[in-house]
This record gives sequence, C-alpha cells and structure tokens, in this order.
Amino acid sequence: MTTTSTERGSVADAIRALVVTREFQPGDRLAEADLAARLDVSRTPVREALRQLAADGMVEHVPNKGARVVALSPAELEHVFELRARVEGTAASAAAVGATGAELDRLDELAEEIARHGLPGPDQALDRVYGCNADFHLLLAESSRSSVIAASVRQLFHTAATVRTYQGFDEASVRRSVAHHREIVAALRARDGEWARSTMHSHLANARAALLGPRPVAHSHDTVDAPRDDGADDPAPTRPPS
Amino acid sequence: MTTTSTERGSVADAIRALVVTREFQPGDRLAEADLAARLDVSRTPVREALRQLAADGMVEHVPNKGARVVALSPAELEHVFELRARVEGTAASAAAVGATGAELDRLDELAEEIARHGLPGPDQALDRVYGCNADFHLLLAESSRSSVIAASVRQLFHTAATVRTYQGFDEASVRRSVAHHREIVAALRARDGEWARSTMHSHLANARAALLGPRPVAHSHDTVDAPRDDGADDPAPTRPPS
DNA sequence: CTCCTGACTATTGCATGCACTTTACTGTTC
DNA sequence: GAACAGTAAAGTGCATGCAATAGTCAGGAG
Repeated sequence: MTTTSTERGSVADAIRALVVTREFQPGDRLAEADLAARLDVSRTPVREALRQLAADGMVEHVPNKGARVVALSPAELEHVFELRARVEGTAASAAAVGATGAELDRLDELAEEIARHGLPGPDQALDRVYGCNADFHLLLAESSRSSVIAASVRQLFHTAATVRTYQGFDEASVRRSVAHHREIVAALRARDGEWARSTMHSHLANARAALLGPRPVAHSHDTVDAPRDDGADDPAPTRPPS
Repeated sequence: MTTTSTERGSVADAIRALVVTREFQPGDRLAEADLAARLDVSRTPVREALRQLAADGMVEHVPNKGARVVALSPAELEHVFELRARVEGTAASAAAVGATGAELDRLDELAEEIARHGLPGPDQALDRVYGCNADFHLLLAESSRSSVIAASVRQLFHTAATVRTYQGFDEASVRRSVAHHREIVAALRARDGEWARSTMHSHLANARAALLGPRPVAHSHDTVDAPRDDGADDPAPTRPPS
C-alpha cells in the first residue's frame, strides 16, 4: 500500500508525498523516528529532509521540539496566491522566451492529462490531478531558464502542498482552470510573454476564488479582516497556538 | 580571528556569514569536513545546514558531489531583482497594515544606521552596511505578519547573499538608497501600502541599476541577450560549467 | 603521443549511540 | 481537591564510524 522504501527518490519527496496524501495533516507533528520507520531509513536523512522542507516552508521547525506540518491561515493562503501570481507570472513570461520544443510538448501533454482527469467523464480522477498540476507548474518554472525563478516557484508551490488541486472546485472553475493550462502553452508557443503572464494571473485568481471565495472588500463594514472560505471543504486551517 | 565556535547561533547562519564575507566565493566548493573543522562541530549539523541553504538557493547541492556556493549569472541577477521587487513590494504593502510600533521604531533605527555607515563621513563603513540592510529587509518581511511572505523574501534575499550592499555603488545611488529606506518607513507609518510598495520598487530598481547598469533594450541591434554590468567591480559572475 | 584501464584517495551518504531537553505522569503537600 | 515537585519516558541534537561513490593519477597498450 504505502511505498515501503525510498527507492532512489529523495526522502524529502517521500515526506512531501505523505503530506499531499493527507497522511499527515496540517498541524500534525512529524516525529523523526516515526518517519524513519515509515520510510525505512535512519533518522539522519529524515532530519536533513525536514530541514530542507522547513526552508521550503512546508514544515515548521521548532528547536528541541521537532517539526510540524504548517497550517496556513486563510489570510496566509491569500498571500500564497498573490505571490504565486506574481512569481509564476514572471516565470511564464520568461518561459515564453526560454522554453524548448521538448518542454512545450511535455507541457501540452500535462495540460491534456489534467483535462482528462479533471473534467467530468470516464477518466475523471481528481486525486491524480495534483501530481500532473505540480509537474505542469514546476516544469513551466524550469522552462524559465532561471534557477532563481524556479526555486521561488518551487518554494511557493510546496508551501501550499496541503491544498489539493480541484478538490472542492465547482465545475465551472475546473473548466476555466483546464482551459488556462492549455492557453498558457499556446501563449508560450506564440512566444508572447505578456499573454502567458496574464493567463497565469487569471489561472491563479480562479483557483484562489474557487478555494477561498470572494475577496474581502476593504472598506466594507462586515468581515473586513476575515476572508470567506466557503466552497472549500478543507478542515479549518486554524493556526495552532505557537 | 575567525569566530572559533558556533556560540548558540545556528550553523546555517555561520556558513551564510562565511559566504557574505567572501571567505567562500561563488563557485567555491563547500566541503563538509572543512566547514565542520572551521565551525568546530561535527559533519552532521553541517550537512543539515547545507541542505537548508540549498533549499534557500544560496548553495547548489549535487548528490554525491557536495555543495557549491551558487554563482549567479547577470541574467539571473536580473531575475533576482525583478522577483525581489514583486515579492518585497507585496511584503511592504502587507507590512503597512501589520507592522507593530516596535517594529517601526526598529526599522527607523536600521534606516539611520544604514545612512551612517553608507554615506560618506566619519562613520562610513560599507562592510557593516550588509548586516543592517539584511536586518531591515528581513524585519520588514516579518512585519507583514505572514510566514509565507517572510519565507519568500528570506529565500530571495539569501540567494543574492554574495552581492555586497553598496560595494561598487556610485554616491548618487547610495544617497537614493538611503533615502528609500527612510521613505519606506514613512510610508509604513502612514499605513499606505501602495506608497510602501512603489518605494520598494524604486529601491530595488536603483540597486539593480547600480549593480548591473542600464537594462538591455529588447529590440536593439546590439547586446540583445547580454545585460550590461558596468559599474559593478564584482568578479565576473560566470556560471561554472555544470 | 594519445587514449584507455586500473587502483587509490578523498568525500559524501547513512546508521548507530549517547547526551540533553522537553514533556507527561505520579506522588506529595497544603 | 488543587497545586507543586520529582522522576521517568520520549524525542531531539550531535558525534562518530563505516559503506559507497566520484575524482585522480599512474601505468600500459595502441
């Protein structure tokens, strides 16, 4: 059932997978000995991976107290989407210049796979969308030909690893999202960086709205500081008291 | 001579300091045993710190081959400044809402200290500016009240740890930069997020120009792909062949 | 002279063991 | 019954040792 060994994949990836599959939920402690036993390695590589994940923002590390899966508040999720829009928009713009033909072909494949597994139909499999979506966004970042951009995208993407793609999306949001992936590749093929950037902005605004609901209106007299989160059936991402 | 022990400060910070002081230059190998001896700890915490720094983007880690200080090409430095402008602009905007009085006071102090050590005069000490500037930008990021924003700012800032603040800046650029720090705090005190954001944009555009020279003009017939870097006397940041 | 092959060295990757900190429990005292 | 102290258990932090891999150099064949 669970992959019983690390199998040449890094320990950090294995732990990320455990978080993505909700085996560890936001706020859960990540005990080193426990992870070491699960992944069938010693505590040493586990500790290294946890430090790495902590720097990535997926895990919170407190000295002498261990690591926990980060629990993002709705306000912080808003920030994740804002930063992703800006950073991945830049990535898309740079990828319009730098992407190779092979990368564009692979992005096409991934966009189609996301469509197959995301849209209603015989092949729908929402639990398989997360991986394809991750591959799409991270490959796009690589296509920017900039290690700096790629690292920033990776960090932000992994920070939101607990947000499962398309889970809780309404169908219209899913259709828009699927269309965005295809359109981004079209923009890249046209070598139009601004087209790619703005489509990426739309893509992430759509995801934000599907997960978090309408944006809070600053000068309204109700719910000034608390963004809505209807539409998302995630467990309330309340931050554990530090 | 060198700080002979880690003294309660984390090993990662100690290694960062070695890079900032140019004891290790971009492209240099970071051998675990060597660092362990220098910092008077065993290889284990050194390895953990290197993984962390690799996730932060300051160090490049190749399996079975060890870690090297990242050498950023001029094109990647351009990307660092673009992303910093977008991400730290967002941080400044959020800090205008969230910064506490104590944080604003500390930012004021840091801005003044940067002025004292950066501007010509009896207290000028360019080598001390880096630390103050780092404190300023990282504290500003903390003031955003968002761990996500803070982590992104940290990552981008540390990625460019090899760029020494104000070294090679002409005097006009230094004066602008000093004024920017003060103006940003003024904008935060006015709780004006857009003011803070745009001043931060100017601040980083100024730093970019001082270090990298005029931006390449896309549709010019000369130097299309190679950004100028006159004005910076840094050693040519050529990327080692991978 | 060049290229290939082999062993040797240096360095990384990982497992294990011990010391110290934190936490939870239990027994005692007010 | 509640609060506190002392102790035991659990878990992290770090050092050390061994196995495995990459890099280096010497030797020999073409």
